[in-house]
Amino acid sequence: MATARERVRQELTREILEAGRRQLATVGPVELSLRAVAREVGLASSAVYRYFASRDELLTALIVEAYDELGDAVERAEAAVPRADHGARWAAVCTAARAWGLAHPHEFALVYGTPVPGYVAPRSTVPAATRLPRLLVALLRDAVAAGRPAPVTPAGVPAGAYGDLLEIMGPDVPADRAVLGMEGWTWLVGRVGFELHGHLVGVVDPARADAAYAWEAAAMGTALGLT
Amino acid sequence: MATARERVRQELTREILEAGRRQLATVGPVELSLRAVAREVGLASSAVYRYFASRDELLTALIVEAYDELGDAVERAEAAVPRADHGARWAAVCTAARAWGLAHPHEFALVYGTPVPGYVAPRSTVPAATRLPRLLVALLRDAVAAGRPAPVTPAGVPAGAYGDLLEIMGPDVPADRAVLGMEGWTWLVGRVGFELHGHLVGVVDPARADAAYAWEAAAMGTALGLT
DNA sequence: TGTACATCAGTGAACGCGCGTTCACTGATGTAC
DNA sequence: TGTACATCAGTGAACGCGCGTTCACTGATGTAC
Repeated sequence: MATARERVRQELTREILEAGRRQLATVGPVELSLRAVAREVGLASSAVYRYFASRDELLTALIVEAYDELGDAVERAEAAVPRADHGARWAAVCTAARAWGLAHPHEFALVYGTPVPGYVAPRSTVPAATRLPRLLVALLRDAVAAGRPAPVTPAGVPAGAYGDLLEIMGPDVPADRAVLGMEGWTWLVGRVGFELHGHLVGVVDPARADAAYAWEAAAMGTALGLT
Repeated sequence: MATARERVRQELTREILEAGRRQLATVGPVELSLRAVAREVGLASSAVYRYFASRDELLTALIVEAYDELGDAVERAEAAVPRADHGARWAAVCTAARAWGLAHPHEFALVYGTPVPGYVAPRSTVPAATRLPRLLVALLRDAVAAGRPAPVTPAGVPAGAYGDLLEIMGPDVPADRAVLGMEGWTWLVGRVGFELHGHLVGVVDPARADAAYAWEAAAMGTALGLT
């Protein structure tokens, strides 16, 4: 049974985080300031220190939230697709990740953009950060188990360089396909970042950006051996 | 014939830019300050305004320089490879781009990272920015012309969404391969960013990062129809 | 149930920092005759 | 070649800003007897 104080404390912690998120709707992670957050909540800036030991700690909490929200979005989308349709599952992941990124550009930058200067992410962000890649691992494992034909790959994959990845994948996924899966993740994040940061201006017609992305994702899915 | 004043002016402009680059060796684009640059050069901060109208203009000059240096590195590496070996040319581009990124992480962030808050890149950065993608365009065109077998792609590529890209590619490159080429660029930049920003910690063994990258690039090259 | 004390939340002032940019100025370089 | 004036480079002080963080404090909430 939580004491009144404890309940209020939890509530205010939430309010501070929400104010941080609201800040991120208009301003990037670098400009996110503890003082502005305090102002939003209606607290003295010094009061925030009762809840977060420093700006970095607040950032960490926001990073975890962002990763989790992205993870939620992607997992939800992927779970809605028939298990056997691996191409569609991949497409769902891609679509959801991009939609989340477009809807939350600063949160996307917070987790997948250039790191905030001076900030070092603590280990505590790892579980949330790995939700998306872990989902892709599961997807790839299913595709291999279901006998999706292997894509052509170069010889000599340096399996030793990917120790942990291969362990997570399990013994049934060949090294080359595991690494390809990681390339899919890389492409996905890179592609959303490209669109968000204006590198596709003049390349992809904004009016047909959805269709373009969908095709690209599908092509990538084929390359990864998911179709 | 340049007057003495003009020559000194050019020299100092160079010195300021070099000081900016030196700043970027230790500090990210966001933290790059006009005052610190002035200090480096041994000028009053106000004097820099005789050379650059604002911090943004200085940033623009540095961005163009960074794109050009990356472009130089990549073009030089690619030019050294026999024209007919498209896979090796792609590998050279990939290797050079990554090497440049690892050697100049902050310059990489300057051009391919999260945009600096408040800064908007003027059109004048476009020619330098497009050197890398244009090189890939040429490479892909050569590969198609040489009859490299087309990779399997999904049906229904929304060619209309990529108007400018297809025009640049020319009529001999099928739309699907052109778009795949762009995916290669996306992957390349995303992959270097991932490595730079720590997203591959615990995935790729740092001691074998080069070999890992080389294989991944080769796999990507295969997927793009360059081998 | 009531009292005495300890814990905690929140305040507001202050510290020290570095930034981009402006401005009136001095002195040197260039130009026109 | 020499002079008179215009142009330009560089200075240093100042403006105004917002930041993260600390600290001594007040008052409210919780706890032990």
